[in-house]
Amino acid sequence: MPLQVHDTRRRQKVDFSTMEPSKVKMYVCGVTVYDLCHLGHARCYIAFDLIHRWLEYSGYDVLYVQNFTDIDDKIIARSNESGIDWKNIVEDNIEAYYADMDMLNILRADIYPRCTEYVEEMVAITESLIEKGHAYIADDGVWFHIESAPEKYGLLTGQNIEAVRSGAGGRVAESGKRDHKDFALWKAAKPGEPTWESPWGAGRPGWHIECTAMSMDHLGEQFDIHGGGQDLLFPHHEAEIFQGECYSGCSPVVHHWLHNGFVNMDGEKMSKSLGNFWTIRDICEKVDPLVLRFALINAHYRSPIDMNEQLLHDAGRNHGRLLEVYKQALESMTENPVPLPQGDVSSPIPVVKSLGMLEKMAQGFALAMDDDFNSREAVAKVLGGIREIGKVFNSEMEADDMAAFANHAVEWVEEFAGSVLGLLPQRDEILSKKVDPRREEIREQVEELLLKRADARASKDWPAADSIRDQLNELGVSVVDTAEGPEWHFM
RNA sequence: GCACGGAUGACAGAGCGGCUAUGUGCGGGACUGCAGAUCCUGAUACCCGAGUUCAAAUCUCGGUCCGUGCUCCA
Repeated sequence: MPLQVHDTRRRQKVDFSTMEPSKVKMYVCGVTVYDLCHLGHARCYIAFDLIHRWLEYSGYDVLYVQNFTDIDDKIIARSNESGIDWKNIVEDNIEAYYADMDMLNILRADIYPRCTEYVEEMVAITESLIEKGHAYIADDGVWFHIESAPEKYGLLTGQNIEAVRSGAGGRVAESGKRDHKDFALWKAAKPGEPTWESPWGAGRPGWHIECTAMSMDHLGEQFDIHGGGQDLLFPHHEAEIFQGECYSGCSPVVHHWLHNGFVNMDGEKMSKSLGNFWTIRDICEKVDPLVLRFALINAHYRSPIDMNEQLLHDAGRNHGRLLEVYKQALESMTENPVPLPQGDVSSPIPVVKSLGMLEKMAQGFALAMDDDFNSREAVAKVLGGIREIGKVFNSEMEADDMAAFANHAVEWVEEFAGSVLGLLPQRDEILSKKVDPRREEIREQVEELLLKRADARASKDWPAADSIRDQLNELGVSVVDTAEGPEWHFM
């Protein structure tokens, strides 16, 4: 089964093909660096990280370009409000961006172009568009003229130009554009703004031309994947189609348009005015970043996702179970594993059956990911595999076989949950159970209480045992009795 | 108004012509002094109407309801 992806332009799943065999050229619209990243950004870049990882896993050599928009109205506004130089705002937020993405275990793109470094290219494209009659010069800049290529209108959103045309009248506000549908390629300088030189005087580029210039510079006039959030469909990506196709003469410039869905909060659209606006940092103070990642890939990338307590709770549990089994496997590994039998789901021997189940889950995982990156289904397969592995660990087995199985389990988990889904921390992080200073602080006290509780339990003095547990709870510690004795951790 | 996408069990959310999705929650059982964790196991479903088919949650047509976009936004 070949990889299928949903192409927004064709509005259906299509067989994925690349221009060059086994090479993928992918561009994803990056952030405007005027502030910290929020949950919506996390979702978008995790979605494309997963796509990136799966393509690499499938044997493609991926050239991944993701830009920074480092000049625009909001950055200028932020600078004016705060008195901080816009360049500092940009640098700070780019640094924060990398930190946040690293925290979420998002692999780096190959190139992070910043649009201010491509002004020359943007000017060249704009000049060419003017020559070709697709753009015109006005007092306040250069505008792309939509009516010069009406057949390209609504290619992504399906909006009909006739309808817009009829209702449009002559409303063009106080700008130099001839038609309200036209969009800016170049904005003439306004007082107090950073500017660049151009044949049309000082000014700065329009938003849409940036992505066209940067994607073409790095990926050529045609490339395989262009991604971004669904909110970029209109007008940004449609503008890119106008610019790119009219400039290059290629149609399509982008072979596959991929768009991720929104993040809602408790059923409502996330927005600053509703006060339900979360930055990645806010939420990672409450939950482990990998749990957030789990929650966000536990939905198909095109579906809207509703962020709420239960989603995070579910994610936390499942992620915890994954790590627990992974840890158990790591601890049981051996240097010299004995050979394991061939897996077979119909075998009556548990370990043989489980090995077969793992193979089956792996196949299901691949099918799911090949089906337009269905990470939800893929996660279900990983959880299924985890359950099989857990079963084997709980069964009676020869020590050698168990150790060899553990090696196999580690490999399986690292392959799917680790390298593809990006849900695992480093091995040593799991094994060395990071020494928590808080834990060390109260360790003696807790252990003393646990000893007392053990005595109470031995003499079946349940009220005393429970009152000690209450005391521990007051310290913020919860106790769980296991086969190996009581364990404690912070609540 | 125009455009796009949805409606699946208590909840979240896959499947998209025949085969247990999955997870949380809930019921029963094992293990536990209790609780928790873990394991086994059970119940509950495909918006409405018509059609196509041996067979439809899955395809077609018609309804109803919901979300999103048409202004900066991942």
